[in-house]
Parts: sequence; C-alpha cells; structure tokens
Amino acid sequence: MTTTGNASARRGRPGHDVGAVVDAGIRIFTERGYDGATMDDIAAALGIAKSSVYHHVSGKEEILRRALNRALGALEAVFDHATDGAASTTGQLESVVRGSVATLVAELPSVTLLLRVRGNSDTQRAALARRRTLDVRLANLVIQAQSDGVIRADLDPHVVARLVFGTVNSLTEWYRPRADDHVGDQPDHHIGDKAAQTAGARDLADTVCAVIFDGLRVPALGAVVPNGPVPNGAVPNGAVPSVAS
Amino acid sequence: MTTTGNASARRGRPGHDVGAVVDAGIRIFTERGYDGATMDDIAAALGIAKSSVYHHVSGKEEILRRALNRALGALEAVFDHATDGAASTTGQLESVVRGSVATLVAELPSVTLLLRVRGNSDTQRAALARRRTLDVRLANLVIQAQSDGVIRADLDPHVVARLVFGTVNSLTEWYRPRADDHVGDQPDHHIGDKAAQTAGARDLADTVCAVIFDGLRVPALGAVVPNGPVPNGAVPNGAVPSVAS
DNA sequence: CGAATAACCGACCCTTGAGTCGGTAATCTA
DNA sequence: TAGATTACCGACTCAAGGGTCGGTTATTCG
Repeated sequence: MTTTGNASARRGRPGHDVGAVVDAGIRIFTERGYDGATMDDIAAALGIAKSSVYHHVSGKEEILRRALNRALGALEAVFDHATDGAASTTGQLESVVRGSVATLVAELPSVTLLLRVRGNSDTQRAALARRRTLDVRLANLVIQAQSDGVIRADLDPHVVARLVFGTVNSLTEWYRPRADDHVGDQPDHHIGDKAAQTAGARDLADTVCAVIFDGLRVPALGAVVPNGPVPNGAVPNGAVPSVAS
Repeated sequence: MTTTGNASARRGRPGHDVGAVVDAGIRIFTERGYDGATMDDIAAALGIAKSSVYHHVSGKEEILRRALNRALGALEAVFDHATDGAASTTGQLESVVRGSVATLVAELPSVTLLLRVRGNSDTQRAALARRRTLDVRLANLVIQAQSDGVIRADLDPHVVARLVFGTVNSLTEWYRPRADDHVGDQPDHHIGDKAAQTAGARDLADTVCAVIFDGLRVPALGAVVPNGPVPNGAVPNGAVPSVAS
C-alpha cells in the first residue's frame, strides 16, 4: 500500500526506498506546503542527507508527481467501482460519497496534498485536469439523479456537485484518524481540537451522507432517524444501500 | 472598503498606497501561494520596482497580516451581527450561513487566502487561532439549536459545524463573481469551467442553505420544506438558477 | 573472498528571492 | 520658489535552497 516495495531480502545496502521518500515528502509538503518545504526537510525527516534523496528521486517535483498520482488513482478507483455495477443512480451517488470519505480517511496525507495543489507547474496543472474529470463525473451523476427524480431538481446540478465535493473534501481540514496509525512524531499545531476527529471512518461517512442527503432540519413528525444512514419511509424505492468498506 | 484611503487630494507624489499593495498582494498570494509568490511579482502587478513596495510595507509578512485581518474582521462581523439581535436559534444559524456566503463572495480574495493559511509563522498561527474561535461559535450555535429541537440531534454537533463551514468555505475553490468587478487582467487557469460560477450571490446562498438544511433527497410528497430560506411552494420553482451550458 | 548492488555522504555550484541604501521625481502648501 | 511630503528607482547584500559530483559503506549473490 505504501509502495514501499517487497518485504524482506533486498539486494544492496539497507535503507530507504522511493516509497519512503514519497511518504516523507507527502508529510512534509502537507505540513509546510510544497513551496515552503525544502529538500533538506524531507531528508531530515528520513534521517539522511539531502544529496541521498536524489538517489531515489530525480527532484522535488517527482516526489509531488508520485504523491498526486497516488491520491488521484485512489479517487478515480472510487468512481470506477461505484459506477461499474448496475446500482441505482442514488446508489451510485451515495457510493461515491461513501467511497470518497473512505479514501480520504485512508489516504488522508496524499489527498490533502492533492486538494491544495494550485496549478503552479505542469505537474500541478496535470493533476488539476485529472481532478476536474472527477468533478464532471460527479456532476453527471447528479444530473442523472435529478432526471430520475431521486434527488431534488430545483438546484443547479453543477453547484450541487461542487458543494458535495466541497463538503467531503473539507474533511481534510480537520479529520485526523484514530491514533492507530503510526504517524511517528509530529509537533503539529493543526486545527486540533474537540472530540470530533476521533470519530470512526464509518460514523463519519454516515454523518456526511446524512447531512448531504437529508439536511440538518429535523425530519418531519413520525419519521425518526435511525442510524443506518438515512431514513426513507414513503419516499421512492429502497435506494441508499448504505454500503461501505 | 479597500483601505485605499481617502479619495482625492493627497499630499506628495501620486501613486500607490498601502491598500493597493495589500490588494495586489492578496491577488498574487492566492494565485501563486504565499511561499510561491515573490515580492517582485507583487511589484510587477503594481507596475513599480520591488524596492518601492518596501516604502508602503515593512515586508512580505506585513502584507499577509493585513490581508488576513481584513478577512477575519469581515467574518467576525458576520457572527456579531447574526447573534446580537434576538433572532431564533435557527434564524441565527441561517444568518451565519448566509452572511458567510455573502462575505465569501464580497471578500473572496482575502477569505480565500485566509482559508489556505497553514500556520507556518506566528502571523499565520495567530490567524488560525482567530479562525478557530469562529469554529467554536458556530459549534455552540449548533449545539444550542439541537437542544432547542430545531435541528436534528442525532449528529455530532462538532462534526456538523465542521461540515457546514466546510461546505460554505468550499465556495472559494470554484466560485468566481460575475464579471462586474474589475479584476483587471489575469491569465488564470483556475478551475474555470461550466456555468456554475456565474450564479448570483443571492441564488448561491439559497442553494447552500437548501443543501445544508434540507438535503438533496427529494422532499416527500405533500410534505413541508417550510419556512424562510429554501424554495418552497408545492415542490420546485422559485429559487436557484439551475442554468447550465 | 570478490563482484555486483543499493544506499548514503560532504562539499560544492548557482540561481532566486527578501530586504537595504542612497538617491531621484512628482505633487501640495506656504 | 522653498520646503515638506510621498512615491519611486537601480544597484546592491546576503542567505536559503535545488541540484550536482566524486567518492564511501553496507549487503547479497556466486
């Protein structure tokens, strides 16, 4: 998963490999920003000299490129997986939302980096272009869901698509995974506060879906909101598989 | 509003003033990122020499500080204004959302900059701290609304507050005001696409409120979708441009 | 053991970019 | 016109940071 390559028994002198450099790079880039980060920072994070980093990668930009590829690949897989099966339109929509949340949590560092890219270089512009195709795919899904009558049609689908992605993507601004993952050291002054960030990935996806699909307003009368993401009651079909994984 | 100072008749040689430098700085910073931007870039944007910039400000960081102050002041005003009157809790909540959208649109450049700050310096950390107090105020509003029974109580209020801000703040990622405002030149490769960004600020706030408070799911038959913001009527109509292209 | 392999290092080059300095050019006021 | 005021400029300093180079060290394979 970390591209760290095979397990044991590698040939020459033991040490770091490309994957490790990219991992460190992602961490440093998200902490200090791509332009604010230095190759020395990355080297220091790995405990090696700056010149040694160049043994693994051709330069700063390659680290960024590899990092963005990782994030984009994961997100594209979410869409591919959500739209290949013959799920209903809302099923696909929810699958995309839940899949995106899951990916964000699993690949938090690289996705965070991706979302901060602003197009200052060819590498960054290429990543933005790939990101945009995901926007389009989501927008198309929204449009289709509207014409299917499964989501309200009184809102501009492009704006809706933006808001949905915006809501999901905003997780990178505050969500921090449970202290299961290593993480190593990090002074990190983040936004770190309240309980919030200890929520499990599953609960998180439930909450995101609840807000996006049903809103904050208290559901009318009888219909209570069971946890299993959403209610539904009279409403059309049994969509909303609530799947995950 | 631009801090550009008084209108006519100023003493010495005519030219730019601090406000102009800050305006240019905000534009450059949001385009290239704070670390990626150079004082030469800012000077060039103003059509003066780099050394002249230092006549107006003490350095790069002062430009950033002034820019962040502008954004923070505007956002804090939204909360102050929303919570001073004796409005209902939901009224306050919606007022904050609408006010934030309006501020984002009106002060798009500086707010965009604020949202990208990561705490790499004292200036940035101070701004983050001020931002955090806004998060807290919103979370408290959500908590109160929940105990008042006006919004669903089955969701973690802190997570909800984050998602609400996340949704609103994500506007800076794609919304571009109508071509009324000057803007001057800008090669800008932004995210620029579809019609979306031409939506008026009012419609935009309507859509954001609609999604946040009522969700995407199509409102049940005769059901409500009552009060203030959102569309209403039997089903669709009214609000939102829905345009495309 | 010796060769191949892979990771690592210190010293160095060179560009970029923040900030400084000693002036010069317009404009208003008196 | 003199002086005050405000904006502007070219040439400079200095440090940081991306990248290069010629080696050195630790392991595995034969």
